[in-house]
Amino acid sequence: MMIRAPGANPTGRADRPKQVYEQLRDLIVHGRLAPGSRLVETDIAKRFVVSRTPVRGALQRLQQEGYILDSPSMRQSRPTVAPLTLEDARELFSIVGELEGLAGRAAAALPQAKRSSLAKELIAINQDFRKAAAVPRPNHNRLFDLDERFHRRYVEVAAGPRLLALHQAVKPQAERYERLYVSFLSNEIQISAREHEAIINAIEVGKPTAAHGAVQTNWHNAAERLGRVIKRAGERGRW
Amino acid sequence: MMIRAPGANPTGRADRPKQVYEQLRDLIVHGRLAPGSRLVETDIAKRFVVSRTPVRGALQRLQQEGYILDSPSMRQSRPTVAPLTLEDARELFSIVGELEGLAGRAAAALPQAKRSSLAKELIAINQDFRKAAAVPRPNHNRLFDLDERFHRRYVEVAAGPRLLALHQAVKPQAERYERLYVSFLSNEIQISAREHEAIINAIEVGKPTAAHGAVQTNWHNAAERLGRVIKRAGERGRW
DNA sequence: TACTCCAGTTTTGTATCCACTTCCCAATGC
DNA sequence: GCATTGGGAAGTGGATACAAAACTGGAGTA
Repeated sequence: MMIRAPGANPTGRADRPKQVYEQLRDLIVHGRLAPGSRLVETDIAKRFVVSRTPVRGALQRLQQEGYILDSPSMRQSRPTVAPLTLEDARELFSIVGELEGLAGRAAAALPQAKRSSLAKELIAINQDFRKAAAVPRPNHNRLFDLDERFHRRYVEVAAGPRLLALHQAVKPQAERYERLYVSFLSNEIQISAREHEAIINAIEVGKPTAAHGAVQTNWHNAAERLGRVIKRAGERGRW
Repeated sequence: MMIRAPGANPTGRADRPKQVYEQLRDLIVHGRLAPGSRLVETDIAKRFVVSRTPVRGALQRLQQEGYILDSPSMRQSRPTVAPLTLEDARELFSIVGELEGLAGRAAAALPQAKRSSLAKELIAINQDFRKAAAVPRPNHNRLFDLDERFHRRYVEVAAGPRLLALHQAVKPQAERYERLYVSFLSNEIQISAREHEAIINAIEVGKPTAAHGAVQTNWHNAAERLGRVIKRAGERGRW
């Protein structure tokens, strides 16, 4: 009897919209697709060697998540890469702070055993984070990655399916700003690490409200710090 | 000079995916498409007299927003209408509470003039709400509509584009539960109206934190009240 | 010179076709 | 009698063909 793996497509022909989506998203996040760029279905299709059908799906998703937008002014209703502005960053960070705050609150309301194992994990990540920031020329990718892992961890553990999905859709958009941020502010990372400790502590001792507040504070301050960078560097369409 | 309305399509040939999306969403929200129902592209296409292409777009959007989900056991990956559960309601309400809380906070941070005109509007809506609930056999649709308008108003005024978009995507899902709720709990509407007053007051006097808290309280309590209804009525796949 | 109008080209939106997967059911063999 | 398997049916995902709309540039005119 021949077994045809039921749903497991090792890498063969997984759903292409998702692949296109992920690659486009990475291009946007890493700035290789500059803000304001127009996205043309046929070009993308050619580039990824697929037809327009899966591209359309990917674009729709990107648009719904806010990476691209149908230009606001009356003219040119073609999809363009969303711009990077201070105002947008503020709003985005406050939303992420609120969503993760919700997860932080839930994490602090978990049974004691789970809380303490989670806290242990978070401490380990945060220490790596601290160490990575302490070396002479910090690796920005690594710093970003550790910060991201820190936040993701407690969300994964504590959030329900809806919050998780929302977080996964919204949070990566902050990456566009965070990458900018981390490359300019690696000296302020220590402050961020201290804020992380406040989060860990609130979770560990089981204070939901404090955890919520600590998460929000972290994101609020991040927005402030980022604001200084943007002011200094100017809001640029491309970097 | 002849002006050819640039993007404004009065009603002519609006995008069909959106129409299909809205109609399907209404069917789901009003329970005419029972939770668990399988949605078949070809059937829908026939029903709305369009081809499968726009239907596909609509389904994709519905799935992304959480109205439908791919059935878990690698069946034919056919999308089904999301079920209604108490746990889901709790999570959903807490998310909406958090998002609207953010908007409430922003509303309370507006300049005084805007705050007071907003407060005036909200008071008017809330009084209609109260009155509509006070009559012998309240009109459920009207009650729902007024509550919805109340919340939407301060979000529209105070939220930025991102928060607004998120709210519009998430909030309507609560409608599935709220319609159930309002038809069973019209006698508790007065309590809800009082909670609304706390929100209005916090916005009027400009206390962002209090506004945030008042909004969250309203949603938290709504989830509690809804929980009692569901417990009493049983979690039903269809109603 | 600036503005309008028009035609060509680009790009999106819709319909249809094809391939592949999954599902259901019935016939068959143990 | 029951499990297995094979074949058709149903359905989705991808590609392509076609139509409609929008942007482009340029030519003509006030």
